[in-house]
Amino acid sequence: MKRITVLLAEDHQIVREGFRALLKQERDIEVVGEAETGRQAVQLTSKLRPAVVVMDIAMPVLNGLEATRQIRKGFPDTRVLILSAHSEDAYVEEVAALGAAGFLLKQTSSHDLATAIREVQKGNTFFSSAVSKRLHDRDQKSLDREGQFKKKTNRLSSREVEVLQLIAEGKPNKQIAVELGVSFKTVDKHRQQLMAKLNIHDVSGLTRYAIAKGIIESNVRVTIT
Amino acid sequence: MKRITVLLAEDHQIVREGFRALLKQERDIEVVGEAETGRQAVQLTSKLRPAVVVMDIAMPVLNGLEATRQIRKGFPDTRVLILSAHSEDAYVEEVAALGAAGFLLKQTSSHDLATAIREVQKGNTFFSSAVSKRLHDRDQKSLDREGQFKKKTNRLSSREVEVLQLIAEGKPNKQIAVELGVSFKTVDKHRQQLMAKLNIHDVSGLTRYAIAKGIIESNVRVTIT
DNA sequence: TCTCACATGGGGGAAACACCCCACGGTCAA
DNA sequence: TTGACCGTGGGGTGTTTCCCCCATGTGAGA
Repeated sequence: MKRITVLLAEDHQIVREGFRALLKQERDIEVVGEAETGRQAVQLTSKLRPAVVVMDIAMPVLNGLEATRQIRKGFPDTRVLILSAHSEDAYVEEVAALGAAGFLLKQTSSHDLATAIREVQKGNTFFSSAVSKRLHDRDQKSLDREGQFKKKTNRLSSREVEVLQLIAEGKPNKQIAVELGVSFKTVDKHRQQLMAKLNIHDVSGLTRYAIAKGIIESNVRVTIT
Repeated sequence: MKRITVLLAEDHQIVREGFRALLKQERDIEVVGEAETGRQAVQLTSKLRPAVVVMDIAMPVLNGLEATRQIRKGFPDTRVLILSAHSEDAYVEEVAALGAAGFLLKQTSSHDLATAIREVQKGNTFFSSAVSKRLHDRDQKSLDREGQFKKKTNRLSSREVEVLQLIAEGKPNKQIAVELGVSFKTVDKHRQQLMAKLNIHDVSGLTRYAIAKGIIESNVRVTIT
């Protein structure tokens, strides 16, 4: 029997070893290589030509998404299974357009990992339910509106990014209105709009998102009264 | 031979399973339980009384540091081995004061994990080299400038840290009250108290503070699959 | 042309937050 | 024993958020 060749791309050695130990129990799966960075993942894909790459997103040098893009472009036969600690709308958006064959959360079980590897090797896709639900919701929304293809919908406008930044800096709508020279209600509207697009409905979530996206930094500014 | 009993506290199921698979190869180590949150780690420590708890820092509900504090206080015989993804984070400096028996990076090998477990079980400490170097640097520095200032006033109590974490995770007071098993008004009180101590008076500021202190991560968490 | 995203602005209402008041019991150190 | 914190809980009040409804105008793209 021919075993499914797998490349593990994950920057934490002990986690990587854990995955290898888990997959060793699956007789039809063989881990043929390990990468610590996105760039190394691309290089090893070129060298080893694995059937499936299990790819973490958060990696140094080259992140998993960009590595996936390059692998898809250079080696279309290799299927990429994204494995991430968290799911966030912007990522999901990108992953779908990236040509990744699947998206697993680290909250899932090792059984699901093996299943996902087999499915994507066969040419199918495999998404964690939370992820696929999100994609589904998005598709529903765009189908409701009208045609088929439009993912521009949840991309933040530049004004919305401005408002997001000010929210994440801790400013209330009233003050944001003054700084932007618009009315309170307009700020409120932008706030609702960007919350809907990101599907994040509380200030702390917006703040975490803004930090993760580099829109603001997490440095604490203590106001001296 | 008596095996070393270990409790795994790590919120990502597949990583947890990986650790379990790795430790299964060590004949003198037995994983007796798994916890997905810091709170669960404390509860299971009480129930199972493991010799060693392998504790991830970034966990929902109650982070690993606060869980460590509570375990050290309630069950002094149980040794806690911190396992974290980062060495440069602010919370590294807190670990020594917490009474943790060791600090491992996820970049280390599974061999090191097993070694660390054996060492801390024997009463020794085990720190990854990057971490111990950092602790050393800090000790040098703090010895220089210490003496007169004592700002005990703005030091958060452990309960306040718990509430802060839940706020920064985006949960409203009402839900925090349910999770902690206290009334809405008590949570509100803690919230006011910690805001006064930190002199931060909005949710986004608290969130940034919590991230800067390593109490939470900036990752946008999604409802479990 | 004619939609659609964008930016603007308003009314209203339920919920949550921010900040006061008050109290009681426990622990721990001076 | 007397504070000091801490954790618990209740009262109230004003502000802010969050989410509906509605509208006008502009500019880009099919």
